Amino acid sequence: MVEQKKVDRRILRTRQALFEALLDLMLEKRYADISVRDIVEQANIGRATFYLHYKDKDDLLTSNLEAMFVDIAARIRPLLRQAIMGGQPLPSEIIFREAQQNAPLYRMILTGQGGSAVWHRLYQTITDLYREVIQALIVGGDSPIEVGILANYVAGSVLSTIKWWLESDTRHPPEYMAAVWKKLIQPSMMAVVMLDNDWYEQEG
Amino acid sequence: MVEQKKVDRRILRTRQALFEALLDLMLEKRYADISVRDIVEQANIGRATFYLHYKDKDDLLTSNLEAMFVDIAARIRPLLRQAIMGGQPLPSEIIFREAQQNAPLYRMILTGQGGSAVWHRLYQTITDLYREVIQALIVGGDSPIEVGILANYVAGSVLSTIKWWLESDTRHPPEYMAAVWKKLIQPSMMAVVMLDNDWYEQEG
Amino acid sequence: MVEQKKVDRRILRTRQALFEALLDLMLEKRYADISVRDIVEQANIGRATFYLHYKDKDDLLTSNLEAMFVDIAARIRPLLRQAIMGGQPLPSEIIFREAQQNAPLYRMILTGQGGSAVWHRLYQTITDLYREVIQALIVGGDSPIEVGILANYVAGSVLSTIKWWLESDTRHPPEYMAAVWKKLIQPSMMAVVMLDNDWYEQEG
Amino acid sequence: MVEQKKVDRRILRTRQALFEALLDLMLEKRYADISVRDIVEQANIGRATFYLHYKDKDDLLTSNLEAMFVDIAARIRPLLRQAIMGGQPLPSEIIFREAQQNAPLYRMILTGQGGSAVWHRLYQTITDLYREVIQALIVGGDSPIEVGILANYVAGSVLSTIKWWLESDTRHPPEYMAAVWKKLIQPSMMAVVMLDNDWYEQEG
DNA sequence: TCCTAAGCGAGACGGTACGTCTTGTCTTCCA
DNA sequence: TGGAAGACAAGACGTACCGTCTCGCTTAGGA
Repeated sequence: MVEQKKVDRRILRTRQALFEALLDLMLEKRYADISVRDIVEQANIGRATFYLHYKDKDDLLTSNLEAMFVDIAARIRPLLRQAIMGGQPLPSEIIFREAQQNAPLYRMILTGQGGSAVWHRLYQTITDLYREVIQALIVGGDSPIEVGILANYVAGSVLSTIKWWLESDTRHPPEYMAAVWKKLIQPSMMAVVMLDNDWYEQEG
Repeated sequence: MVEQKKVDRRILRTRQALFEALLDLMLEKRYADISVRDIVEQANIGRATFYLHYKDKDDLLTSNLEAMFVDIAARIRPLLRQAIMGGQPLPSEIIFREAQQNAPLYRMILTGQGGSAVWHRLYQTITDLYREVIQALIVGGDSPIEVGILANYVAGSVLSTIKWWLESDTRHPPEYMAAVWKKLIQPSMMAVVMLDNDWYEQEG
Repeated sequence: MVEQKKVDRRILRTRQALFEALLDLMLEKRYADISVRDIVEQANIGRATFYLHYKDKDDLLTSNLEAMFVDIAARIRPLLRQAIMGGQPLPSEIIFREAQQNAPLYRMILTGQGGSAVWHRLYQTITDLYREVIQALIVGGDSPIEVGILANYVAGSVLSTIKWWLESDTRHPPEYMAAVWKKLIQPSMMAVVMLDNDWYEQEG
Repeated sequence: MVEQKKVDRRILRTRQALFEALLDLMLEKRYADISVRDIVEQANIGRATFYLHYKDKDDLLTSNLEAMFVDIAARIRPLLRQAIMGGQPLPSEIIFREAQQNAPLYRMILTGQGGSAVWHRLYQTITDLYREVIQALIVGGDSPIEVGILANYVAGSVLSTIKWWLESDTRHPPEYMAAVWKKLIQPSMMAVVMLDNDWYEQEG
């Protein structure tokens, strides 16, 4: 049986308050322009207390980011997995829905307000998700193209599409965006999944 | 005729020294970790002099970045333009060659060491280039998909592909990377350029 | 009858441990450089417990100092009193013996390591002792010089003599120091005690 | 010719402002209770600037104390020297006049508000002065008592007399205090100076 | 060729934020 | 139930960097 490390509830409350304060501040100004002082004032926490929990501002961010993106992945992965299992077409709109529902957060990340660490962690999360999916789809054969390239390609294209979407005031509904994006990546991904080596070898 | 403002040569030398010092430092540590002090020491320039030319570190970066990316665009654009004019297949490997020739710089930018401003400016440069190209190719008709989406899609996919490439030790030659990437975006881009509305309307 | 406040023995042990820890620390570093943290660690006491007993570091010191100097006075006074009663010459070496026996303590106090509070309390203790003695000796007449001046003069001279002694490695035996010091203050003190007004009024 | 080290006038002004601020504050609260923040606010100086000049509060104090006490010694020494040269009686009232003219300062030092460092430096200054004087007076013979003891004895007695004087509202004029003090130390000091070994050897 | 305005290095300064330390309060847990 | 443990707010510490400001020296480019 796991010996549950007993943690003072106050600690959790303090850490949560600090991270929420950081997120709040990041929605209104650039990550680089936020000071520890700003964070503890927003969170109503003593400055020394901050340093009891985190080494610095980056530590606060990355420590909680991990959990945050694990959480995001956990929301998306089962839906993808389920579709793959059922042989259904991939519900590509779920990632656009996720972005829409947390639009300020994703806008902050994708427009660079959050600093490069956040951007990279999101990029990595999405890449990993698609690597799993692609791996699952081409099981049993060898892809003519390295899976890493494919995963990066899909992740890069979906994120840049979302970035455009959020920057253009999110006029279109997520279903439309998902459909457009699917149109764009579908042909080549189908070929890869079909292990259509002819496709790969023919002249471009 | 343009009235050429006569500028002391020392001024240009100072500015150049400062920007080069910044670039040098960015190759070895994160942009956020570089101080004005570091820059002026690296450049052998008095600290007060720095402020005669630039408001702050960001100002030094963005002022020179503009020129730098205009320069990059200027290297790439004519080749693309020439290919389009001649009706030849797009020489997609030129952008991979560019990346390979300045690998440390691009690696710094794409892995986030350079901060989000540099990343965004590169992204924007590439997006603008492809917007031009796409615009030129579909001239005379209307794309079923907004050009902005297409440009972002192409730029996002090429940059994420390059990112993967540079992070995986740049094993493959640029020609190979260009070929792979072309395979991936070719089908859908062809359809768009052909104004193949059937393609767009058929079920995905 | 005094209502003896019943105090838990543990409380006394805690307080004693704290004061002893402070004294120990004061022998090795300046009072100003000692923190409450240092004291409770040295005493193996919880920090919160410290504040149950004392307001702060100064409180700990002064509360116990009182008792300490009352104790010192209690050791010296009876000997002085006895000599006065018996009309014997004052055993001035007892104060030098006291200093020698607790040399580290007195050295700490007189060289200023203990902060000014301790120094002043010692000074006051010795002054009070001599005021008593002088008062007793000149009983029945009026001193031409205020007793306060005399007591301060005697106390100041004996303490500075001890200070010199302890700082010069305590080479001489206490008897020698006492004898020398007596030589120095004897003539004028004799005159005062004899109420020798001629002495006071003659040209100096 | 001495190459006069060129020092920015601002530096001197800054240092002087800081020391004066400290002295001002020391007249109204205990040295230990004064923070660097207090000092720089009183002096209207940036806190970082403080650290350009001094390591800490103690450094500010001791650095300037040296000059201050050298100054005090310089005021007193020539008068003593002159009297010795001329074979005149020592003008013992000059030290009491000095104390009266700077009463707040000396009161602060002698009552311990200034911390032990200041007290000790004053003590040492006075002791050194009297050592010189005594040395000069007994030239040509050997004192039966070490000069160190004598100097400490005289310094200790004069300072404790001044302390009593300043604490008792400085009622008496300095001439009176000087006369009383002279009465007290005169007999034994005369004997020492006369090399009156009989005095030293006879039974006390 | 000189001279004069500028660019520049040096560095003092006021200020802000940092990360650390200590203080005194308060809460939780344990014996 | 009282003490140990330790979370916490408050705030001073000494350091680092910022952006501003003189102060002289040097030097380019017009006279």
